[in-house]
Amino acid sequence: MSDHRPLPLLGAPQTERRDAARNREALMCAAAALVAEHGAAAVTMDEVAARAGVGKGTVFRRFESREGLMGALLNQSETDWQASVISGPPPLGPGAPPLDRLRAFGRSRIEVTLQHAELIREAGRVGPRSYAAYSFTAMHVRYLLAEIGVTGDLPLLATAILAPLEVPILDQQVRIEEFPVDRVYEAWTDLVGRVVQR
Amino acid sequence: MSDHRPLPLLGAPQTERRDAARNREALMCAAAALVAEHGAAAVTMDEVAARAGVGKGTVFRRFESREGLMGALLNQSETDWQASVISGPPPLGPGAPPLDRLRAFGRSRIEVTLQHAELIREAGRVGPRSYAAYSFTAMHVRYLLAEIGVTGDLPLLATAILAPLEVPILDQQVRIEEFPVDRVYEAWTDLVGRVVQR
DNA sequence: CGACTAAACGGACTGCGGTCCGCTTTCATT
DNA sequence: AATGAAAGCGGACCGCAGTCCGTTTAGTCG
Repeated sequence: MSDHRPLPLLGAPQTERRDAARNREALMCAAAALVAEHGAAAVTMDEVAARAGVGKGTVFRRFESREGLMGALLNQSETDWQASVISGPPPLGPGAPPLDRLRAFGRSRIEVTLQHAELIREAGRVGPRSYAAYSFTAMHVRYLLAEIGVTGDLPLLATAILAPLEVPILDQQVRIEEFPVDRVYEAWTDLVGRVVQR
Repeated sequence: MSDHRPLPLLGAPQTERRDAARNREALMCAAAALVAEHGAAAVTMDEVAARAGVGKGTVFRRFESREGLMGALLNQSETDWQASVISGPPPLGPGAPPLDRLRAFGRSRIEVTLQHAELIREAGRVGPRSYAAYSFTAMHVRYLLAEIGVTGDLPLLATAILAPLEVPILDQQVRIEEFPVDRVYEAWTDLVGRVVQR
């Protein structure tokens, strides 16, 4: 009756077998290298598997899908960025007045999104990753709006402020219509100003 | 030296051969039926071809790609909608004050987007179709903002107002977070109010 | 009406994402 | 060190989007 499963302990990261960890590492490296060489869109799962020296099935067990793999790649930089928002130097990090932080957030987000645009597109709307990223930015903006003293439907207002920073829209404006990034940022700042009523 | 090409005449729709026209028709019907039956995501190009009684190559010659086919399907309803914006009854059509028209536009766009969400997603960012749709709405909103007397970077302001009406965002809010459509619409109206400073 | 050509056709073929299942490795236990 | 079983592995296999090219057909001109 009494089963002796190790009782996961929550802090211990779910003990991954040694070979599994090694392969995950190798796969991430191989994928990153291939993305750097040929662009994310041109990377195939077979290539990644071959380059990492593992079978194709292994890639899919580790990362679920092509989108999952791209998402994992993306997460590396995304996590760093989140850290600099949470605890980096102001005005992006804490310490500056909330409206300044919000402006810095927008600027930084535009740059980071454009820089990883291809990867983000390839990662698609893969469940957990994208949702985590979404909910982090949404929460942060909501918090800043509250700090500023904005009243109204904050969750939806935050979404409205974030929407023009999504890849398809930024791509359209910057890469297709060739608006300068500075102008896009100015316009976003203007939008924020109107929303917070200043 | 003098070649007697018929000089396309621009009004005559590029004379499509009779059989080609017949097949295009059959393919659109077949595709629409399959979408209605199994949902857009589940429709395969082979099925469409078989149902229309033509070869697969024909489907791709007519519609370029899967996304192109979905885009063509979408265009049918999109065109009707555009007509009702341009020349339908107020407040969506002309005749009402511009701010009322803008509000009606938002409401209508939310509904139409949610209704065709699957098709829109399947149609992806297929060049001409999506771009045409995008530029129609952008132009219309820009026009209404100007009528209202809004000052600022109108092209980008228009984009900012349209961004929260895109499928991924609406989907997230309505289908995942389960906000009622009315609340989403209220929040969008509030956003518009802040942008036009009222 | 017959001949000619450009357009259209169709289905075999390719490449990729994703699955499946029999075999191998790790590691806890004794 | 031996052993047992769960976790991991790999590559053959499948379905689908998209291409290619030899064959057929619509429309035109003498």
